[in-house]
Amino acid sequence: MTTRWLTPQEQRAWRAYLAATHLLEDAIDRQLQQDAGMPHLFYSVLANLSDAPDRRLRMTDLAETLKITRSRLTYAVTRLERDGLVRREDCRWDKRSSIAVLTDEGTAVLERAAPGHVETVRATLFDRLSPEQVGQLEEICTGIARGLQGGGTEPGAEDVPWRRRASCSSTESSPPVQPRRSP
Amino acid sequence: MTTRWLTPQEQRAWRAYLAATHLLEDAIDRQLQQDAGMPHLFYSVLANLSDAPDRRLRMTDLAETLKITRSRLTYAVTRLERDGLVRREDCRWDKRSSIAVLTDEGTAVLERAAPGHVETVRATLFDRLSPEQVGQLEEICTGIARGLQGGGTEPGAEDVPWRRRASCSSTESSPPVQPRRSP
DNA sequence: GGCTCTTGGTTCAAGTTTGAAACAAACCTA
DNA sequence: TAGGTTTGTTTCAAACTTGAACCAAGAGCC
Repeated sequence: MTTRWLTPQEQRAWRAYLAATHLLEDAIDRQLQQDAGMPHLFYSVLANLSDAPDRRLRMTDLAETLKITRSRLTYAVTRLERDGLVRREDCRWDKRSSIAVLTDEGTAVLERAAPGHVETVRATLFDRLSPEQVGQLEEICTGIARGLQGGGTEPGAEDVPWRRRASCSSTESSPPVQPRRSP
Repeated sequence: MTTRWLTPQEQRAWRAYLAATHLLEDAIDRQLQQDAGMPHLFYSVLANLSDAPDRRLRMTDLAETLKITRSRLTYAVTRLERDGLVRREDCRWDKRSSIAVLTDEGTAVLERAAPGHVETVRATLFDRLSPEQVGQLEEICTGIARGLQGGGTEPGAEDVPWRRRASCSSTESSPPVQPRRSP
């Protein structure tokens, strides 16, 4: 079957997408690194925990909502634990699982870092989008994510290399960006 | 000044954005790694070179269009050079510069990898977007990128941590995704 | 020419990510 | 309930990224 190459407009969109995501990711990482001494992913770990009931989450669930590999999360949590921002606890029901818990210090650090982070997200992204564009972005991204989620519904796509073979947890959760109920 | 927190809709959009970009990047990296034995960035280096006049580009210019640091590019080109896909040449006019040149083997590898890559980009992104959404995506991303480009035009933003202090080359170029004139 | 500043590129160490094991606990199922 | 599979997590080495430091060459100035 002959390749369906990208149309000129698709190419433009794709290039713009690559540039924008690169720049945005860089900007956010840089800001957080400077102001909070941690990369974006680590901040996201804290933020997600802060939003979870009782500030605790099973490692796998956390990895799932963050869309990262378990191994990557292990690394992040290990580092955050060393810094005292997160603590690991054993799960009572399932002895295989371990639970990451946000410590008080972690909460404090998060709340100190959140304003700068949110400000950056605003300045780099939302301040440049019209309200309609925010809606468009949400819809576009939701669609993409749904397509790449474990449980794709389209026919005949069992083992293509771009689909994660990880288990798909059916429960949808909502990762936060800012601390739960900031003061 | 009190923080302007994200509105519920902005939060939804931001979460969707993070999920989508993570999943998409993962999917593309995985496909390219499996089928071409290289991460996305390396492929992009080849693709950009293939589209440049005479298949050669100054390191700095390449880094600029790819939106990556010079050091990161150095690493990538070193690896690609070891594999024989790219060659370095000295610049005749400016003895500081070095030029990355796509070799014949590099061209061959790129042309072999391109169909699968484009197919993945289609399957994961464009097949899920309506024509209007492609336009919207382009516009949104172009805006974001423009804002983060070195030469921002807004007032009073000289040294915020999220702005790159790298020099901004004024000449705009257009990075390709697929090889120049694929066979 | 000599000085200083900027630009182009690499190097290096420390940090992060990847993917393939390894392990242990839970879950079948015959 | 023994054996086999699945699930939750970590470990490890290799690959990649980051940012600061370095070096060399161009540019501007006296």
